[in-house]
Amino acid sequence: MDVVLVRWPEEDARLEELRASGAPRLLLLNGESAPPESADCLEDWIRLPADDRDVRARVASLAARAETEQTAPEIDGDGLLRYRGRWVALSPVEAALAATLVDRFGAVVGRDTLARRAWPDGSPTRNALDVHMLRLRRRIAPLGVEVRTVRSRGYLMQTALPRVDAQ
Amino acid sequence: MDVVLVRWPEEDARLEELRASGAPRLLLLNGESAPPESADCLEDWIRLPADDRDVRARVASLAARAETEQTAPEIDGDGLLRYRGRWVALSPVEAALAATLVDRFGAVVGRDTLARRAWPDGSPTRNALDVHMLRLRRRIAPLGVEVRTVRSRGYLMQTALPRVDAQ
DNA sequence: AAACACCGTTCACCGCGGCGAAACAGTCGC
DNA sequence: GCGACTGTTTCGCCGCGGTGAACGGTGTTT
Repeated sequence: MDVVLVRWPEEDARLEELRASGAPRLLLLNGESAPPESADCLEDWIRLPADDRDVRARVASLAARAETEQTAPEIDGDGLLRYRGRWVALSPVEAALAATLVDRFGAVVGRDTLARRAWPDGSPTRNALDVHMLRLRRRIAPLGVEVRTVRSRGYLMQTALPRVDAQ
Repeated sequence: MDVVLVRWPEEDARLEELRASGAPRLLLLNGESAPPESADCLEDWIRLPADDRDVRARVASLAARAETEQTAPEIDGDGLLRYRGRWVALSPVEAALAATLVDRFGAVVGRDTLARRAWPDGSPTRNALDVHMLRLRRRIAPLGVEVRTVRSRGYLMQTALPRVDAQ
């Protein structure tokens, strides 16, 4: 993922968005501004004027951290979905669905595949899958993970990104 | 945890030790040295000469990160649960339960496991565990440690964090 | 264009069971 | 005897899984 450069404190509003979306970001401090306080590993800052090498080094470091942290979520054996140091507990059915989606993180998984994994002995109603998807979506939203629908194809799990139109 | 200041590249050997031990560290770059490459969230660097505020800001940030790291509490032979310099006394049953949870800090421990450890000769009522959990929770809360329930799976001990889900 | 079938979202509801919490009682140690 | 520790009962909330239904968007058929 690309590292975003933010002038600070000028672009404070933009910084808030970036923090919320979890994008790695480098703050370019203007003049005498006090450095920001943040324990977020995906945020760094440097005071201008700065050596170009130093900026590149910090960008590279942030990118490397983002690389290791922004991979797929994990489901442990106890039905916990973990992502970026946080977790939520999933119910058994939700865990089965989430596990299937995590296995193919970023790719579409068909409804039949999901249904077979969640209900090996035949699924209940057609609607059951939808309802459980709804519940799963709501549960994992706070982690910054989302499930998108691909009409007539299935569902796809990805990291929640700021809305992009034309999808 | 204290942040260690390291002159770099002079104290290279010392840096290796610190990296291995996982201590948070701030590298003080001398003159024209190239910045080090590291994706470690507990390592940062600053080029000298630097503003004192900037050094303090980076130290504070590293300390905050180290603080948020999930370090397990310890339980000594006398039933004292120690965490970040503070402690509370636990009753024998609570100590047994806490020890089990501390062993697998951050992971789910099943009710049966807990019960076997607390009552090797067969547990009393099913409910006894719940009650002791309740008491344990209240006792360790002041330390910033919490026990979360994972429904139908067990309990999980972790550092008290801002809640992320709504169970 | 209107009618239609299909697909997906969301809500309300039910039965079940796990768990929380208070209140009470028995036991032990100082 | 007092307080801490432990165990039991009881009550009730709420999470979970499943179902039906209302609603809306989309593509197809007539």
